[in-house]
Amino acid sequence: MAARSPFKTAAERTEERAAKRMAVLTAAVRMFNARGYHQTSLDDVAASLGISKPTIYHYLGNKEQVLVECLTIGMNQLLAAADQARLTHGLGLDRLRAFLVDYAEINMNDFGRCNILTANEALSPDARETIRLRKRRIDTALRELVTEGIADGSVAPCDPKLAALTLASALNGPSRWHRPDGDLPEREIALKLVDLLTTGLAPR
Amino acid sequence: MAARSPFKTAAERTEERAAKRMAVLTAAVRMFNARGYHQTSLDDVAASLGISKPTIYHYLGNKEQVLVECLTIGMNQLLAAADQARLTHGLGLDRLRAFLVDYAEINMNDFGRCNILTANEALSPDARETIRLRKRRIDTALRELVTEGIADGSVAPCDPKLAALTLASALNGPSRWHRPDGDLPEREIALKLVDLLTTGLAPR
DNA sequence: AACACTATCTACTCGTGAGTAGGTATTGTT
DNA sequence: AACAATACCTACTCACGAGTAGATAGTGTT
Repeated sequence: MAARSPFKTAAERTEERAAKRMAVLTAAVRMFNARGYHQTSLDDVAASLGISKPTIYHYLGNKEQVLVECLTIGMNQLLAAADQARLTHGLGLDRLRAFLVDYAEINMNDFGRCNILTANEALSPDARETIRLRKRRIDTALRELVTEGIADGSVAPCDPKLAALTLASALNGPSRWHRPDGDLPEREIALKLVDLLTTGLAPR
Repeated sequence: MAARSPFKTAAERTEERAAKRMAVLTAAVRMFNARGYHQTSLDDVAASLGISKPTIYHYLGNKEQVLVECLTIGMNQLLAAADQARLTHGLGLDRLRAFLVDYAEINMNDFGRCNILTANEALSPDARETIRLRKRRIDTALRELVTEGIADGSVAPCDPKLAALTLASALNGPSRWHRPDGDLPEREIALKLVDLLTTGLAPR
């Protein structure tokens, strides 16, 4: 391989900056998930990266912004999954299931988990509202998928609001109990969960 | 009515003490649920009762103990519900459903909600372990009910562990979104939820 | 060579809130 | 009357952690 020059172009430098910022977010979200937002000081996060706290402030405004960024990354993944599900061909139930499986899977990754594990009381009213709006978009997408499924008869008639809330809650579970070193891959767990919710407890 | 003597018997005094202690717990759990454990100072709790912080320390050892007591009250309600469900006559599915409905309903009251809303990272390792053990007892009871249902054919064959976790997660949802002033009574919500989980999304 | 900008540090400030010391008033006990 | 216990207070201490001031070293720019 060619020896890399130590002199970076402007593009490389902004890219490197973005990478460092992202490294801070990743380190932070892992600690938030493992120990809780309030139990994690930015000194802790900095130490885990071998840097000092002010360096974090060089990349991110304050502790809350660190959290908000993490939450946003996770929510954007969910939003993208919803968009993709909408494009899926098939019956309403198929599209709904496609979204649910992705939803469960995302909730097992670092940024997805953070959205489940961190209660929004941790946030300032301002940030809380921003997050709330984005969560609402996800909920709306889910409700629409349920409604469409009912419309084409592939989903049993039910209250879409209650169904969406219940499905979401059920799929949030793994964020709490799943350990990534487990035997079953995330996607398998997600599929099993969605199967259970689709067919229900009673035998058919 | 007879004029009450201001002089209390020993029994009355210990009873009154217990009532005051309970009042502290109730005030605390409401604030914990509304604003989060870490966002609630014992000064706040004391102020809401018109007393001072040291008075709380007169009834309870420290802030963590306040929380642990609240959590325990909620978990004991769940344990009692499990015991009652076991005594119910009928098929496994009926007993399971009886428990699930109670479970959902308890999770909508103050002490039940606290168990869902307060992550256990807030606790010291010691307290965490105590709580964990009790939670495990609840989970075990739930799994057993599922297993019994599968055994008598009233519940579709599935992994009892995954099913128990998923059911619990789904029924934890209302702790987050239910507002007590809503139109639907708690029991109705609980029943609808359990119906949805019993029959599943797909039409029958 | 002079200047500016970026990345990083050490060493602070300062608010908050848990928990305590030590007091007072009231009631019960000997 | 003297003592003890209970319930409650005001006024602290003290640790922790978010956020900042200000220095330094390197790198790029004119």
